[in-house]
Amino acid sequence: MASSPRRDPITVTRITDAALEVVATDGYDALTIRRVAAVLGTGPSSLYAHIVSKDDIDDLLVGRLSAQIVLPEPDPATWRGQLLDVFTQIRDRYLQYPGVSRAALATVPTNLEALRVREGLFAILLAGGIEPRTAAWVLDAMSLYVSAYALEQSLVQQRRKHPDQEWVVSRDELVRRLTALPADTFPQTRLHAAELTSGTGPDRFAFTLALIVDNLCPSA
Amino acid sequence: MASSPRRDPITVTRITDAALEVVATDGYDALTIRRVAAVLGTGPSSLYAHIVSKDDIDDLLVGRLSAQIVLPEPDPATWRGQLLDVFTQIRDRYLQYPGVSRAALATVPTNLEALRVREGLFAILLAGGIEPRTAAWVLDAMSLYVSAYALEQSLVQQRRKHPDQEWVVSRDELVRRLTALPADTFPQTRLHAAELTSGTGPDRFAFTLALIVDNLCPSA
DNA sequence: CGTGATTCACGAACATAGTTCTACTAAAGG
DNA sequence: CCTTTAGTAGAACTATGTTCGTGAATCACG
Repeated sequence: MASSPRRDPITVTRITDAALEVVATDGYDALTIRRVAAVLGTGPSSLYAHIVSKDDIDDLLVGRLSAQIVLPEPDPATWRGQLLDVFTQIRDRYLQYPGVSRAALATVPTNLEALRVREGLFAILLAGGIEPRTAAWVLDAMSLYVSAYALEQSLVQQRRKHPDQEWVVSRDELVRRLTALPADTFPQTRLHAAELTSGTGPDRFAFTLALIVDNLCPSA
Repeated sequence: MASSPRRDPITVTRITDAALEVVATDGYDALTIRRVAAVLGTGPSSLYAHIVSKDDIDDLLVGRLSAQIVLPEPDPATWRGQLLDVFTQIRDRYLQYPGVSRAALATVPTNLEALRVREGLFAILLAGGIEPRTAAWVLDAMSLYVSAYALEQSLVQQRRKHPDQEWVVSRDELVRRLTALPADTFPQTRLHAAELTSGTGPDRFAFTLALIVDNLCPSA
């Protein structure tokens, strides 16, 4: 209400805040220029003095989220746990802002904050005695998986909110559908339908990351 | 089956053909209802007698691509190689149609052909002596990674075609940028810039899949 | 204190997207 | 031959990213 000269100047920070608010509330799909502008109480064209295109917002979101990640001091004794912890932080940020991992998948990590996280993860792997080239490749692989995982999870969550279809299938229903498949072409699926649908999201997340990390043996 | 009831009746098959043609030519981003309709020589509304929404096209694409995957007879002796081979097929299909892996990430695998591929992969893992629950989880993890990998690769390729930005950075340029980072906050990145940018796409792909597969030990 | 220049906000408008409405046309059925 | 029905297609509606032109508020400088 401060009827100051320039009431509330639009800044990149405020745009990022508004964008995050939109994503947190209605998901990444609802992130439109007009929506962000509406949160800021203005029109769509007002943003283009601060961003060059909508893709810039992706960078802003990735930067903001990356800035929230706390990196531990690399410890050769507990490096596997440290790795899992940081990636879990990233996952939780992604899940908190449904669909935002698409922004992470869409932009090259040119953002400084994103590079900071990468440096931190890289340092943990190196402290664990992993060879630099292996560490680099593993890093990309795990980052890719975490983004894809978060994306898939957010899509599942999104379907829960769209009750027009019966996509909100329970696990029992899913098992029933799998066992209803033709027996001649889907023998294993029918037989192990329970296992195929088992496990919660976090369970599978931890499982996969452990699967990768446990295969890394310090070569030093 | 009348030979020529209507001149060129629009069918789901023809829609799928046209959609694949568009994606192969100009990528998944260029896949619009109007574009597909134009390929079929008609207007956008004509498609809606055969599809309920644009999302249906995703299912059609995934189905068609899945149908092209050839599944081997599960062999307990070479199951790791078989697994790698099938996933390589999937990757190549994804890369052939840039960005189409987004369709795979966006839709629940309710498609029958996609389920066929899943059954085949699952059978390979079971033949390898992997426990059903582990096999199911690994399957999802690897599928997720392959989709994300293909998506990232297609985005990189896409940037090569947009020469308005200098995104077409060579590896040397990339190394130079990484070593230009502040030394105090990015010591490891600067030191191992070469390793961070090393490896071609296929190299990293094979590396990651091997990383996962090699950690699986038959428990039988 | 005044004045010019510059920055920046904002409404309107343009192009393109998915989707719907409605009229039309051509093949079946009696 | 007429009726019915299903598929086709053009126009239009809404929503999106983006651009243009206008006007106002701020700062530099006399």
